[in-house]
Amino acid sequence: MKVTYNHKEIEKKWDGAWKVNPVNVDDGKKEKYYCLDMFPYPSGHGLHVGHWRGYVISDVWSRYKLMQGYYLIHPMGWDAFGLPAENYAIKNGIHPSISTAENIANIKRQINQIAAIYDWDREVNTTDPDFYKWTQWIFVQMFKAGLAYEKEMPINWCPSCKTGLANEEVVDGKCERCHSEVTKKNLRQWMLKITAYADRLLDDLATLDWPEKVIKMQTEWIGRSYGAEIDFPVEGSDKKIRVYTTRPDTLYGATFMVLAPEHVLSASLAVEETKAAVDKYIFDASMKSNVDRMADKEKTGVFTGSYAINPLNQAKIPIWISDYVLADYGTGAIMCVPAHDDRDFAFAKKFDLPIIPVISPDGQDVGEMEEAYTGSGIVINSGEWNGRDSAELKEAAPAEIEERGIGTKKVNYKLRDWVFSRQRYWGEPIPIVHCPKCGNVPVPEDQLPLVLPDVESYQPTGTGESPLAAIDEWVNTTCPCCGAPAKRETNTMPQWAGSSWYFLRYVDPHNQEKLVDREKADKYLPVDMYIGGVEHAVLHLLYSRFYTKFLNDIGVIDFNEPFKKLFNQGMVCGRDRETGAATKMSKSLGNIVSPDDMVRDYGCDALRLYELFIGPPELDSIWDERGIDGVYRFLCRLYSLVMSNLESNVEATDEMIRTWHKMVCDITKRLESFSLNTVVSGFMEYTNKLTEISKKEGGLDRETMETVIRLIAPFAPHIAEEMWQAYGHEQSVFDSRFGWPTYDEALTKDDEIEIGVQVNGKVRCTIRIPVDISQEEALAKAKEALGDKLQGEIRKEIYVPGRIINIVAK
RNA sequence: GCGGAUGUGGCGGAAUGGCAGACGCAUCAGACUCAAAAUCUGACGGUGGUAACAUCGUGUGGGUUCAAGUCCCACCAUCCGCACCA
Repeated sequence: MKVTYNHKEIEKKWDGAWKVNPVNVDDGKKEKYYCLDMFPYPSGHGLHVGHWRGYVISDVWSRYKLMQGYYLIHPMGWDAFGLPAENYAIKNGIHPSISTAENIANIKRQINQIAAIYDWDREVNTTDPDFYKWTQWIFVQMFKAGLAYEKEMPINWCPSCKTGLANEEVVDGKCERCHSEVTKKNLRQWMLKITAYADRLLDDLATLDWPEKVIKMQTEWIGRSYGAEIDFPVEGSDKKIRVYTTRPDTLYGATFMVLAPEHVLSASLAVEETKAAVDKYIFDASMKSNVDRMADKEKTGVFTGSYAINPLNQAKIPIWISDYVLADYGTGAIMCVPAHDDRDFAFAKKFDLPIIPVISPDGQDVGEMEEAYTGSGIVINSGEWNGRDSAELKEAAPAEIEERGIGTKKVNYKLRDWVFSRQRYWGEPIPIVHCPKCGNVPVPEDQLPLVLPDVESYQPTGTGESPLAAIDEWVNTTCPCCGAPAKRETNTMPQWAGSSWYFLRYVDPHNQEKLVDREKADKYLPVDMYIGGVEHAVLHLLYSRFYTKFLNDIGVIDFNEPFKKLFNQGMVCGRDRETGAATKMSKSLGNIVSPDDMVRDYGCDALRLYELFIGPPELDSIWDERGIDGVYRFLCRLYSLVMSNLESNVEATDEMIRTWHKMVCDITKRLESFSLNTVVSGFMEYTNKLTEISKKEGGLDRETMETVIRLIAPFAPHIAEEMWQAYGHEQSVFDSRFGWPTYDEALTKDDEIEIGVQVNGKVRCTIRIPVDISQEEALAKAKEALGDKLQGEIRKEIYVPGRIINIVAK
C-alpha cells in the first residue's frame, strides 16, 4: 500500500496543538527542566535560517525532556530596547514603540512556524513598563548597595551612535554595533561596580558546564593577575612613583621606569631641557586614537630628565614617558626589566638603555642578549636573592617586599567597571533624581516604573545629553527626599540591562509585587540549559552572571549562577557564489535565506530535520537549499512505511526486535551527546533497514512502528502526532505517561557479526562469526577464509572480539 | 605575537585506536511513461584491470602501535578570540 505524505494537511491539522499543552503540567511531582533560548532582538529583517537552527535545537531538547517526564519551562520573549530599534525608527520616521511592536508580531509569526512548544503565557518584553519596572528596581538596589555610582571620566564614545559604550562593546577599537571607530570623550557617567564581583565571577566559572571557549574568554576578560605595588622615590624630590608589577622577583633588573602620558606626574617630572619635548609627547599622545596607539608596533617615548631610586638597591634609573603604558591599568606606571620582558626589551634597544639580566636559564653568566628571556631559571645579579629559583621567588617576592616595607601585595584585573548610561532615547530611564541639596536620590520604589516619556524628537543629540534632556516637564521634578525642585537623570540604560535578568522573570512574569516570587524562583530556577550564539561570551553572559550574584546577595534568589549548562550553536553561513567560501549571512551580502518559503514548500518538520542534518550543531555550516529534498524524501518514505503497516498483523521477528532496540540505543546516545546531525542520519539508516525487513517479511509489527514514531517526535512533531493518532492513541505522543522509549542492552547486540580479517594490518576479507566464538575458532575461520592470501611465517595473531582479526606474517 | 577551533570524495558530512567515506545532495545508468516530472533499482575517491582483484588515499613531514582520520612531535592553511594589562 502506498501512502502519500502531505505535509500541508498534516501540519495544518496539528498547528498549535502544543500551544495549549495538556502534557506539560506541573503536577508537583515532576522535576523541573528549564530550557532557555537567548531571546531575540526583534529586528525589522525577521528571522533567517540561522536563527531557526538555534530554536530547533532547543525545541528538540525541550520536547525530549518533556517526554522524559520533566515539567518544562521553555519560554520566549523580546529584547526590544536598544540602538537598532531606535535607528530603524529614525530612518523610517516611525516611533520605536510602533516599529518594535510590528517587528515582534512578524518574528512571532515566524517563530510559530517552528512549532516550538514555547509557553507564551510566560512571554516577556523588556520594553514593557511592567517588566522594566524591575530593571529599574534592580538599579535602585545597586545604587543603595553602592554598586551604581556616578563618575566623570573619559569613556568610549561612538560618534555614529552618539553614545557612550561599555568596554565590552568595543571590538578592535570599533563600535560593536555599527563598526565606527570609537573615540574617547569625557562624560559624566553612571557606572556599575562589576569589578567588585571580579573574583567571584572568575572563581565560579569552575562550577559551570559551559564550553571551554567561553570560560576561557571570560577568564581572560576578567584578567586577574597577582603581583606587588612598589614605591620608587624620585631623586631630589619628595615625590614617589608607585608601580604595579607581576614580576617583583626581577626588581634588581629594573633599569628604567615608564609612565603613561596621562599619568598625573608625567608633565611635572620634566626638567628645563626636556620640558618642551615632554609636553609635546603628552599632547601628541592625547591626540592619538586608541586604534592608532595599538597599531603602532614601533615604540615611542621621551625621557623626562628625572630619575627614580630603586628602593631595593638604591640604583638610580631614568624615568621615561611612553604610550605603551596604559593609564587606566595598575598605577599607570611600570618598572622596566628589559632583560625579561619583550616590550621593555624593545624599548631599551630603541633608546639604548641598559639591560641587566637577573635570571639565568642554567645559572651561568648571561652574555649579550638577543631577546628578552621570559622563562624561569636561577636568580643572578640580585644581591641576597642570588641562587634562588626564579619561579619560587616570583611567588615569594610580594610578601618579602611587603615585609621590608618597600611595597605591598596587589591583585589586579583587566575587567573595568561597566559604563552603564547611554545618551539615547530608546532604553529604560535611569531612576535617579538629582537634588541640589540631597544629591543623587533614587526614585522611590512605589513610584516605579519610571515610564519612558513619549517624545517628538528621539534623535540622538550628540552632545552627550540624551534626547530626554529636552523634555522640560519630564526633567523638572521634585526631590523625593526633601521636596525641593530637582532634575531627573536623563540618560537611559544600555541594551544589556533587561537581558541581564529576563530569565528570572519568565518563572513569574505577571507578579506585580515582586521581581519574582521567591518560592517560584526556588522551584524553577536556575536555567538548566541555555542555547544561543557565542557572540555574547563576554557581554550578556558576563552581565547576567553579575546580576545573578547581586540578586543572590540581596536575597531575591537563592543561587549565584544563572545558567548551569550552555550550548553555543554554530552559525549558518551562505555560500559565496564565486569562491564557494562560507560567508556570514547578512543583508548587505544579500545571501540571507528566509525560512518562510521553505516552510511553505517542504513543511516545518522537513525544515526542522534539515536544520539539524546540515552538520554538527556546535559548528558553523553552509546552507545549501538543495539538500532539503533529501530529508523531505525521507519523511515521505517514513510516512509511507509506518502508515502502510497500520493494519499489519505481522508477528515481531527477532530481527525486528533487535533492530528497534538498537535504534533506541543509538538515537538516545546520539541525542544525549547533542550529535543531532547523526540522529537524523540515524533515522534514515533505520528507516532504510526497516524497509528492507518489511519487504522481506511482508510487513512490520506494531511495537517497532510505534517506537519509530516516539523517537522521531521531538524532531518532527507534526508527522509523529499524525502517525501516533493513526495508530489509535488519543493522547499526544508527548504525554509523559508514554515516556521516552527504553531499550534492553542485550537486545542491541547480534548473535552473529561480520568482522574484517587483516594480514599485516590490511583487510583481505571478511567473515561471519558468532559473537561468543573463542579466539582459536575465530582465528581458524579467518585463516580458512584467507586461503593463499596468507603467506609466510605467522609472527603474531590478534583477535579483538567484535572488532578485528589481524594476522602478522612474514 | 598569544590562545582556541577546523582541515576526510564534486558538495554537506560519518567513523569508543580496529573493514575510511555511514547518511544525504549532485551526477550517471536502468525501470515506469507517448513524453516529462515524481517514484523505484543500481553505480558513484584516484590509478590499473572486462572482472576477481591490486594499489594509492583523511592538509604536509616525522613518530608510537599488530593496527592511526583518531595518539605524540614539528609544520602549513583557514576561521575565531585576545592583543602593549607590565
